[in-house]
Amino acid sequence: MMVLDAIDKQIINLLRENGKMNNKEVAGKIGLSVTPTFERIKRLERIGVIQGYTALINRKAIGRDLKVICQVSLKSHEKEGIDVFESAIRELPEVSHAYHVAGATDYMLTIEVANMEVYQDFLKNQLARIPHIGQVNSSFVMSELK
Amino acid sequence: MMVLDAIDKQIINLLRENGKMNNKEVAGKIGLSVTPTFERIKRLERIGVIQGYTALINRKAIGRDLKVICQVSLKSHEKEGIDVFESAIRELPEVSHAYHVAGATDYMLTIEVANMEVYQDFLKNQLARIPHIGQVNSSFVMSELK
DNA sequence: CTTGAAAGCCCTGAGGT
DNA sequence: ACCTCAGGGCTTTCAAG
Repeated sequence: MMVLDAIDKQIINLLRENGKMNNKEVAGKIGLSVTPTFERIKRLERIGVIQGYTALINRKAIGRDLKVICQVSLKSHEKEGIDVFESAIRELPEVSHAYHVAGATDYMLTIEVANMEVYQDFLKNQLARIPHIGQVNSSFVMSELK
Repeated sequence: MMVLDAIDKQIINLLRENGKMNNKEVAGKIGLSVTPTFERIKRLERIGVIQGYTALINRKAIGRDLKVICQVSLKSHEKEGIDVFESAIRELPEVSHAYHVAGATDYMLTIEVANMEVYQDFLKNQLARIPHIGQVNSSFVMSELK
């Protein structure tokens, strides 16, 4: 079912590097003809190994100059508090990624905004208003190595 | 030069949702004909707003079941220590993202490995061997909200 | 910006080893 | 599971308004 052979892995790596690489080129690189290549890619999509394709956007070009990693702890860890917090987070467009983690804090969020002023406003008027929020700790991204 | 109008932003949003959406479909959704749509997309690629395209891969399907967010502080903050650390990190395939941050710690890494055993090995034999490493704090991702 | 057109390439499925 | 081949659609470019 979800068994991937070496060729499937090659395809995945190629499409990760360039999601728009066409069938013919993929076929050439893996040494198969277009039809089995096409069918393998379709299969990978169907079984959910390839979840989709996306354009990589330069965030500064769209006015999101500031990236912040924000660690949040909740005051209560009852199911209700967790559910309320998680659905609130899902609704906030400034939050680009959100993970529930086991460690020193409860959640790890990445947030992208135009500048510090907008971030401050986000903290005060969006994040701090979610019920059950405990501690919040912000780390500001200075450079992206990867 | 890097001036984006409302139509460019629509295009960006469409291609973020589906990087393989074809020209004709993008054109239909933004209400232009194919020629200017094609030229706008090429321009966005040329000026670096669209940095590329990629396939989104289900990491569990490729045997990376464990995602860890790892905060690292350096012992010394001299340029040499920073350079050594950063180039070492860039070479580690387990590290999927790496940010130099201003906050409680110096670096924020996301690491993807098969399981806890492999992570422990990574910590001991890869990360801990980089010179100038100070504190390391791991948070294990239990669920991804976004 | 629009329409229209032309060449070429690619996708996709049929049919066969 | 692989291959070749062919029809039809899409991409890409250009010209003219």
